Amino acid sequence: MARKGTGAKRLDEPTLTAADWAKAALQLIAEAGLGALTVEALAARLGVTKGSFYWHFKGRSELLAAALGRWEQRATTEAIAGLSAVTDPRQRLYLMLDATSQSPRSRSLYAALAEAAGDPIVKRVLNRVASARIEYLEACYRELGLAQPQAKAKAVFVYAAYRGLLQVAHEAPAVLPTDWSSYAALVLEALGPVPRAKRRPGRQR
Amino acid sequence: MARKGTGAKRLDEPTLTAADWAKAALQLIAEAGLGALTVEALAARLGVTKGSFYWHFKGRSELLAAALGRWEQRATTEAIAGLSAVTDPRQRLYLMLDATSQSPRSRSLYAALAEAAGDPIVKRVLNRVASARIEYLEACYRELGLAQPQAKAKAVFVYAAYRGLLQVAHEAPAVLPTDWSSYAALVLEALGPVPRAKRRPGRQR
DNA sequence: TACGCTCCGTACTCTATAGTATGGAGATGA
DNA sequence: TCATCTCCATACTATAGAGTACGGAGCGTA
Repeated sequence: MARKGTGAKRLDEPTLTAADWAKAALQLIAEAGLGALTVEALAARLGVTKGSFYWHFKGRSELLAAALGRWEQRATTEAIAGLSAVTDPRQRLYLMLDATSQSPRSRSLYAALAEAAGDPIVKRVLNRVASARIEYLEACYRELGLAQPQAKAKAVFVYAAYRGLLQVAHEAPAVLPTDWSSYAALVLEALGPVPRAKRRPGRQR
Repeated sequence: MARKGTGAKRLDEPTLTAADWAKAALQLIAEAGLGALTVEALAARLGVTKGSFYWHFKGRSELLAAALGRWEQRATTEAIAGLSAVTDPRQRLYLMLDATSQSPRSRSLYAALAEAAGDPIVKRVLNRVASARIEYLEACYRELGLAQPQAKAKAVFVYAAYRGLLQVAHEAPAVLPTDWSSYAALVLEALGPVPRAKRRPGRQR
């Protein structure tokens, strides 16, 4: 209730933008799930009312599309760019798995969106994100000399293992507290870029 | 609209039971997701009205709990019993992964429930199911001589890979049509019960 | 045949939420 | 100063869905 009292407008905070609503929407989804994304709840969180919302957006769908557009950017382009700085594919994989281990105290956005995969808007975004990530993994394996079918199969496997761990951590965290380092070692051994033989000894970073 | 016309009762169909409602609920969830499980929709599907529902159940939550209880039975006890008939762990793993490949034309119940993991009732059931399955896998690996930490880590890995593939098949089926047999071979090689050395040559069924 | 029990239809209430209509306060430029 | 634009509050409507109240039709039983 920041500026509820029909007065004192623009004295404490600047006026909101559509981007502000989209950011807040992502935050709300991550914390409480897509089901909690209601116009009034979001407005209350921003200290305004619905009247503001419907000035910036035509409806809830438009807000969701805008918010997911922001997330998609972060989840694909930027994430892949960040990973590309790491040259060793093993190191990249370890980073992906490690990102899973440190469970964010607030529920992760990915998990929240996976729950809402029934929503057509969400489904399209998830499809694009998964495709981009798998294609990136496939390209990494091909760079290391694997043939196309093996590279693709391995990319799918890696992503499925990553995705599944994320899912298990979300829907049954109680079964996870195993020895994490030994788990990571196991995954690396199974999914390392070169399964057997001719691993170049040098340049292993 | 079987018996809508205020008459002709019990001429075409017997009266409904709570089990009938639970079965129909699972079917509806599998087809359209938990969000589609509304009392009126379910009643319409059974050819009756809400009046019938609230005679059998105190509310929607009670129905959901009953339906999930049925599913949990099928998903753990019966499924594990069916798998225990197969002696070779490799064969068992292949069966699990194969079950993923044949995508049911209708959306799978597991996928539908995973979407609704935010629901507290659903969450408890999913947790128990995942725990039971992972513990079963762990026991299998231990029977094959793996030590406890390795067996547990491998069990989690197997289940995560299985679960992730199921999830990817659901949220991004477009990226999957890779060579399935080579994929299965890759998974078996990575997750086979005995990674290196001393694999007993005989009794491989 | 009359009574009661089981199962269900009809018709309500209540709440949550999306969306609309309208005006008003502050800022801005002429 | 005044007109206008931007951003938002207030107050509505509309709809979906959960849950309730009550009656009624069949079926059994005495």
